[in-house]
Amino acid sequence: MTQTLASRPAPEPVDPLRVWFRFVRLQHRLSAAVGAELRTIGLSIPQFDLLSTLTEREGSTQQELAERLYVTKGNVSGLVDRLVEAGLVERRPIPGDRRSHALHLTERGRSLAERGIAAQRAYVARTLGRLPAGDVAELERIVLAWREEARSAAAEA
Amino acid sequence: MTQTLASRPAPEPVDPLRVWFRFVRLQHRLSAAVGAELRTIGLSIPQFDLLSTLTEREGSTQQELAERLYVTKGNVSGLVDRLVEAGLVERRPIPGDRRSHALHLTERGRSLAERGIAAQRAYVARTLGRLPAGDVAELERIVLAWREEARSAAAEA
DNA sequence: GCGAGATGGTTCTCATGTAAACTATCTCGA
DNA sequence: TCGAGATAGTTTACATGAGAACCATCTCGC
Repeated sequence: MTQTLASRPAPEPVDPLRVWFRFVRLQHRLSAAVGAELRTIGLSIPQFDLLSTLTEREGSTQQELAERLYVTKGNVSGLVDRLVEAGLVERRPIPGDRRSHALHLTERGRSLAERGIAAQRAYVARTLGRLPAGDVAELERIVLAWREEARSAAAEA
Repeated sequence: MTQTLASRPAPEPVDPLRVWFRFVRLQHRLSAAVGAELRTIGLSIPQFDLLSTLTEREGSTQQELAERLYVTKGNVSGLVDRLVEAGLVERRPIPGDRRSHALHLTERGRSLAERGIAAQRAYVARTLGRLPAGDVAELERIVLAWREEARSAAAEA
């Protein structure tokens, strides 16, 4: 700090930790809001995440879904159990590999997933989507930069 | 879209939904990293959140903590049970109100909380803190703007 | 073609989260 | 002062998450 003139209005100092807290709380709030939307169609967030991933990757195995969703395969196991129970997903045998199953959406599963995707898209559109396009692009850029720093930090350790 | 000249390189269109996904995944990744740091001192994220809140609000009731942490009071009940069990927190009676307790950190609880705060601050400093200060300020600005849109959306509904 | 290690799933235990029912206590107006 | 409603906490039921132990099956080098 070589600033010696105290006469101009002090710019608010930026504390990364404070920004981190805001970031986390916002994510918490937004997830709760999206979760509330999804609940109206009978889905939880993890269930919806799994179904919507399946719409783009029909026939995935549980292991693939676990990697995609960043959760353990044990977790996916129970999640799929409940979705099968609810009639939204099917486990189909894979010829030539008796260890794994191909997961497929049922008619109802696909329909619910699509309604969920629409609800999610609508929520994002009427919150983030109302910011100036430049801000959204800027947010993406900063998020990607932050991610890179996180990767570097993880690599160092 | 009144743009008629197709000759210049198309700017990457910004899809708010894609930015939302990046945002959520980044938060997931960062929380996992902070959680790993905290685990080395024997705390989970929720435990740490509760302890660090207590360092600033010694004597809070469980209800107050629940509001502050955005979780249910039932959840805080079990969390405090485990922290008391671990010798990090005490429930003290409040004269004049036999329904509630004032929560206080024990010596060990305060010490652990402070180590956790330092670890968290260090992690944020070596990821977000390495971005240009302008980016951090910009991120905060956009996060606050997004939060306002989320509030408006919630109010409309 | 066999056996060691890799891979896919399930299951266990435990922590955390919600929602809702329940108990104890407090507050306040008639 | 009494009793209805508010408030603080606990408890129960259940979903979700991690991590680790465990089985079945598959792959690959020899």
